[in-house]
Amino acid sequence: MNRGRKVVPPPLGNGFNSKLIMLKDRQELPARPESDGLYWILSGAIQTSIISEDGRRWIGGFYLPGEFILLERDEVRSQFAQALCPTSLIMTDRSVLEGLSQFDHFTCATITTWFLRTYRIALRTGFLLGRSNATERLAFFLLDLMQRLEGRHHFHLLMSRADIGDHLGLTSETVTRTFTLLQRHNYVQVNGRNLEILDPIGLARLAAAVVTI
Amino acid sequence: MNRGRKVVPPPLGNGFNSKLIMLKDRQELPARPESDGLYWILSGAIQTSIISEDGRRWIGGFYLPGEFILLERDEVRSQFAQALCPTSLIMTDRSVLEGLSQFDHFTCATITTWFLRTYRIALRTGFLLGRSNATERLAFFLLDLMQRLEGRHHFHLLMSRADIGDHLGLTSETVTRTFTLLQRHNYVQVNGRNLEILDPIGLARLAAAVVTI
DNA sequence: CGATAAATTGAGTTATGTCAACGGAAGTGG
DNA sequence: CCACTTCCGTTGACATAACTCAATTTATCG
Repeated sequence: MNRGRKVVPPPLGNGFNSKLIMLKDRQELPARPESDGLYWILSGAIQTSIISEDGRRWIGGFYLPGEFILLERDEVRSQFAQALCPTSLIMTDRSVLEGLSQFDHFTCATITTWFLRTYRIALRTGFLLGRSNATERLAFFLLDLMQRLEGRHHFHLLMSRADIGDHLGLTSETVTRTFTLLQRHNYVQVNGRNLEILDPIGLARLAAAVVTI
Repeated sequence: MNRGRKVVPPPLGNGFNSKLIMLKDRQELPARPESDGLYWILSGAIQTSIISEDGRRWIGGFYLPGEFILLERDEVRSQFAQALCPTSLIMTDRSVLEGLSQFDHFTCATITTWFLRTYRIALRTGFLLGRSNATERLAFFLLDLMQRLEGRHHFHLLMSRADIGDHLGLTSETVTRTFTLLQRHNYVQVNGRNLEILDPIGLARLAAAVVTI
């Protein structure tokens, strides 16, 4: 999606058990049975998911360079993180979150900002999954992606229809059909995973309920 | 639900713009156009919701004494918090979250714990709303409520069917029907807002997919 | 006690899920 | 480099869980 994107140096330097990790395409982050981990993406893209025992999956989000993800220690392994392309990230131990007060203001502010952002996204996601239809979900998803890719209107989706479905609470077929619908009305131009947003204003109108909350 | 419940003294004492607020039944928390607010519930119960311009509502959660809620400053007022019974809470300014490092370890740890808890709940909610059916949603909701009420099997719901529906991404009718279903199979005994959980094990089996993630 | 709101129930609708078939892309092995 | 396989995306036909609308009963509150 944005492999070449540059990021500023990590706010969580050495001295806190930081460690650089490189993942190949489709590779999973290793489990951390002993403690939680906070990851900071340098390049590439990651998707995090939770999977129930009967195989249902929900993808919490797709994360891009500069963004954080938190993976909690779990007895039953239900939380996963997977690279969507060759990806590099910095792993820090959960101790980062345990004793925030030991940090300098900048690091602390970074983490707090991240948390508030996470909180805001969680609210939006609740409304999205609980109170909106397939068109609104996909429209919002695409707009959000566009924004996070610095406003680029043309990009390559790194995730499959099934991935998008598992993120938006839909099936892959419904995602396909909704893409077709958006294309038919000239909101987007889709070709497999190549996507161009033709009418961001129109899309925003479709996603209005989600965008305005 | 638990009006009489006792709580430990607030971790956010004076000196940080703390302020005690009392709300009557059904009363809303006043808007804070200038900054975010962090609230700590002393007694009573609160529900937080976001409402889109076209009137759709999603209730983020029902909060009990000892729990925190965060209300963000918003230009367009879309976030609301409402008392479900006479309620008292302590309001602190968002500055609390801005400069965590200025705090003592205990306060910092309290907030961090709340962070992590919120994050965990957000993940579960995603799966709940995106990947589970009405029965699973209601079963999980009731079990969660039971746990937060110190394991009591018998309690009074302070929220309407519509409220529960807006929380679980369902309509009030579906909530009613699902209650009827759970009662018919002897999982619960419902009478209006009076609820007794007869078979927590059975309920947990129904909610297994959600519980085990 | 009457007025109003909430809960329940039924009938009918609909958005989305399920299942299945097909075509094409991408990856694999000879 | 080509056959082979597998996966992914698309499309259609059909099923169904949940929604909508409406009528009725039951609570709640002044």
